[in-house]
Amino acid sequence: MIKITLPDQSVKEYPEGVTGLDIARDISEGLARNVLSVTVNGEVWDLDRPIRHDAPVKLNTWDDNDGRSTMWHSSAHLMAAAIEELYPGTKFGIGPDVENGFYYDIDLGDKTISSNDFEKIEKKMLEIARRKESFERTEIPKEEALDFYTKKGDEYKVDLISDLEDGTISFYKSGNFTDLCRGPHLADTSPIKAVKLLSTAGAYWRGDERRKQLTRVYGISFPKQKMLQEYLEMLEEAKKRDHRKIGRELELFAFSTKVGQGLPLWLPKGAELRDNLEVFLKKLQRRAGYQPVITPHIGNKNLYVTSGHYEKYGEDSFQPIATPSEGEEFFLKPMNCPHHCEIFKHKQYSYKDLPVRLAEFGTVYRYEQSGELHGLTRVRGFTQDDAHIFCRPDQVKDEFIAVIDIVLLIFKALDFQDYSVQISLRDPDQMEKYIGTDANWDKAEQAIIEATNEKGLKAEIVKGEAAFYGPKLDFMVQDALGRKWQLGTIQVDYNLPDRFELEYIGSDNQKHRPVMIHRAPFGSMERFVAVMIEHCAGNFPLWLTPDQSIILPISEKYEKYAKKVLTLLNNYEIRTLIDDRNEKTGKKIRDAETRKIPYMLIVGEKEENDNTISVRKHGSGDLGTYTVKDFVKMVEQEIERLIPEA
RNA sequence: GCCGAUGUAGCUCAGUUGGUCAGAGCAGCUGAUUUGUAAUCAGCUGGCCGGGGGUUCGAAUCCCUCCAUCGGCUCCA
Repeated sequence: MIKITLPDQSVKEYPEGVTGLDIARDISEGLARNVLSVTVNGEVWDLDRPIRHDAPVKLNTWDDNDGRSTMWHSSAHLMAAAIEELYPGTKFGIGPDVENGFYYDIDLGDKTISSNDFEKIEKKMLEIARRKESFERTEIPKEEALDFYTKKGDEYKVDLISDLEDGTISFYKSGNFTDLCRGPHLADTSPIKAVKLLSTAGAYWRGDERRKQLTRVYGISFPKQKMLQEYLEMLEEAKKRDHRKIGRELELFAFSTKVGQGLPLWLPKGAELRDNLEVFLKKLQRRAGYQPVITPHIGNKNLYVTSGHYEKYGEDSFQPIATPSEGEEFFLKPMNCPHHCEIFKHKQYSYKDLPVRLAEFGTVYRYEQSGELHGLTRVRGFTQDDAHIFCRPDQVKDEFIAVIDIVLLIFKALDFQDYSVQISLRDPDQMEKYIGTDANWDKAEQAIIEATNEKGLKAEIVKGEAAFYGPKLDFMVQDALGRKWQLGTIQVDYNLPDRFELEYIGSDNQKHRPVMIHRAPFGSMERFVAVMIEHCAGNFPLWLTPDQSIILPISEKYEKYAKKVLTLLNNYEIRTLIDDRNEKTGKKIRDAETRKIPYMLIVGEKEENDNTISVRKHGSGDLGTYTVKDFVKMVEQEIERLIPEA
């Protein structure tokens, strides 16, 4: 007998060789029907795999991440089986489960698959699923597996197997489809009740753009048809939050093909919004001892040769601008740090002067690949809320922590709760990508890890995501469709100070090298605004929103009073509009609601006589009658809740 | 940059197999109406159907090409 510990810590005894499915059956018939896979000792297993030793065991259903993963992974196989039946001769790459569904990378030879073919494939998948094909695991020696796929002419599988360790390799067979696979899988295909193929895409084999591009087919599956419906509805809802759509509707920003792709135009409302963010951060920074600086939009090529950006990104920049007579080359500034280094060098600093914190809303230009451009989140010209802190080595940690505090304060002021923190370190396998010495990198990485721990931030460590000159602490958020974007970033850099030969005079009267912290709490104004739009669906926090209230006179007769109210509110610095169109009140309200203006102030005969306003709140309706003063007080309190320091 | 899809008025979309197919709603403009918590009525103005080339008696519709957008891949200082 072996001891099985269930998640509720209860311990049950079973004969050695008991399976996940046996345990599920023992607990309840319902569970046995719904269980998808089993986690044994933290590892996800097939339901029919015998358990031979005492172990903690968790039975995974649709409600568990591991259960869904199993379902989706098996669905990828199911899709491959369907494609193999419909498109004989297709070669298969990899087909994993992902966060929302699964995909399979396939090589169709000279055929193509597009969304027109999805229905046919979905049908075939369901047809196979209904046959209740079991997923059978077999293990065969590596040589035999290589032989099998070499004969089949499937170079991708041969490639994959060649990279595996010697020994036995596992395969899963369901119906006529056999696939190289580590597993685990569903017991059979029957739990897959609803499938939907979502999109196709080109994907380079093994993620390497020098290799062949395969066709990637994305899909998702569910144990119930209704869940699929709900998922599709959720996707529709998410699309309504798309910042490109809301940006157009609320007249925040636009693009013009005549200006150029990836070059955003901030419309008046968007500019107001962005300016409010900038003013807010400037205020915080002044308090935190930052000094504003301003630098030009271009810089001599040599500046970037010194920094290393030229070697690293010269090819990915806009072509240099040459002066007509001297032939000197200038780059559109892709980064602010070299300019700020030159500002630091402009004067001799004592150790007592440090840290020096130079801040600039610096607009930079990068030649992003055309296929990468995406609304405001990925553009070719954008403004960083950049600053560079030049400090002594003993100040790095405190400075770093102070920057984290600024980032967290901003997130709080914006009611931003869903973010994750990532420590981006070097890729130990690709050290040639980075400049500087190991010793400096170690110091920098250590500083970030320590500061992050000290702040109690739960950060994920990701190797290979560092900048070429130093490691980073990145604040990541997801957009409406779950795509991850980097917003705020804080970077420790021992390398650029070396390259620019930055110095300060220490208490020993000797020259010393400062450490640089690069930081941008918003990251880029463009991307930050984009993500913020998607998070709040265009319903911005009151302190930030371009128009805070709109006065709606019932008719022309009350326009004079409306203007009086407008003047009063302007005096209180409440950004207010007036809708004096010849429209009925219902129409004005409808339009103001659509424009997501937080407060509608209705004025008519009653209000004029009582010297009041009738207040309606966006999204919630009539709040009743207020004096202007009380309304102002309410607005101020609402703002105070988010930014008490303002 | 690569793969695939899409591209009709400012916006959202109709336009069947190429033959009055250049349309609708919203927005905009005019006028009437003087309006009380999510759409007052009427009239009017908007388009070289993304650009260019081709096939055809005839192209929004078919083909080629370029551009842009969307979904991915790769990249992201």
